[in-house]
Amino acid sequence: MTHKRSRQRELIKAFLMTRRDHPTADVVYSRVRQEMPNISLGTVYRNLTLLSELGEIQRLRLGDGTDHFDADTSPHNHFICNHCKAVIDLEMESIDSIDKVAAAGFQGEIEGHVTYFYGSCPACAEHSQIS
Amino acid sequence: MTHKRSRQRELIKAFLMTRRDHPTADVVYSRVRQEMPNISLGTVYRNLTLLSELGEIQRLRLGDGTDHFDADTSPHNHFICNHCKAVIDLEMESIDSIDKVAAAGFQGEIEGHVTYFYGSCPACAEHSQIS
DNA sequence: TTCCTTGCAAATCGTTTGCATAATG
DNA sequence: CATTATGCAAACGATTTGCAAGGAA
Repeated sequence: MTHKRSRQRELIKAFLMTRRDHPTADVVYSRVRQEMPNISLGTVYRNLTLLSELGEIQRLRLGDGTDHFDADTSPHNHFICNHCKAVIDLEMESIDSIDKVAAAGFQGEIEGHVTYFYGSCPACAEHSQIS
Repeated sequence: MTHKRSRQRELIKAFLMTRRDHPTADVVYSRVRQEMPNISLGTVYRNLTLLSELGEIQRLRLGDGTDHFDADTSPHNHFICNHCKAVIDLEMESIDSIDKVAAAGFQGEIEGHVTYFYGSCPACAEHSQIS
């Protein structure tokens, strides 16, 4: 389980840390490729998987078919725009208490939850204004 | 967008209504195939997609790589066992109020959310007892 | 007859993996 | 030197789709 550093892994993480929009592996690939043209998609996937296993980044399975990655590993919730599909960080009060609500009357053990909010992002909500 | 009835679609929905365990397309396929050996996987997928678009069934994207289907379209939450991967319906109080929590301070519009709870199901929790 | 639906197979898409080579400690 | 990481391409699993033939209205 020991690992050696590699320039590609460092580039991938560095790039991810500059982004707030939770890019997909493909986006990471095409961008990192600008600095290192020979990097392969497989390497990008391997490192994204490794980094998320190490807890250095977060893998988001939004259910839209492609995984998204987030270098912000602090606990926070996400919002997905129904129109433009943008993934946005939400700054909100903790809702971890829903675990207790779920646990009430349940025979097993609730250890956690995953929640995604949907709707119109600021930009798309603005455009659909009929004011 | 008008549609005609078909024996295969009816079989698929009927089967789904007998299940509480949120089967995958593959499970639906192998089971329905017992009654109609010539049915194809493509037809199963087409109908599952159509039925969920019509709102007659629910498609669950649990993020485990395969979609699950649920004939129970009433609002309810799901639990996924970290050990045996079973998908279980939760009977719990509504947590829809988390939408308001998310909306506070958010410039866009929150229209809804999707939540999945994780942990140990009753059976797996039992087995790991060290009592 | 019209046109929706099927079965079949090929095609997609995102992601993973085997292998020989290159880079790291 | 012992190993881990890489590039490349092939392999994968789930789902979709094109097409000619079958079935419902």
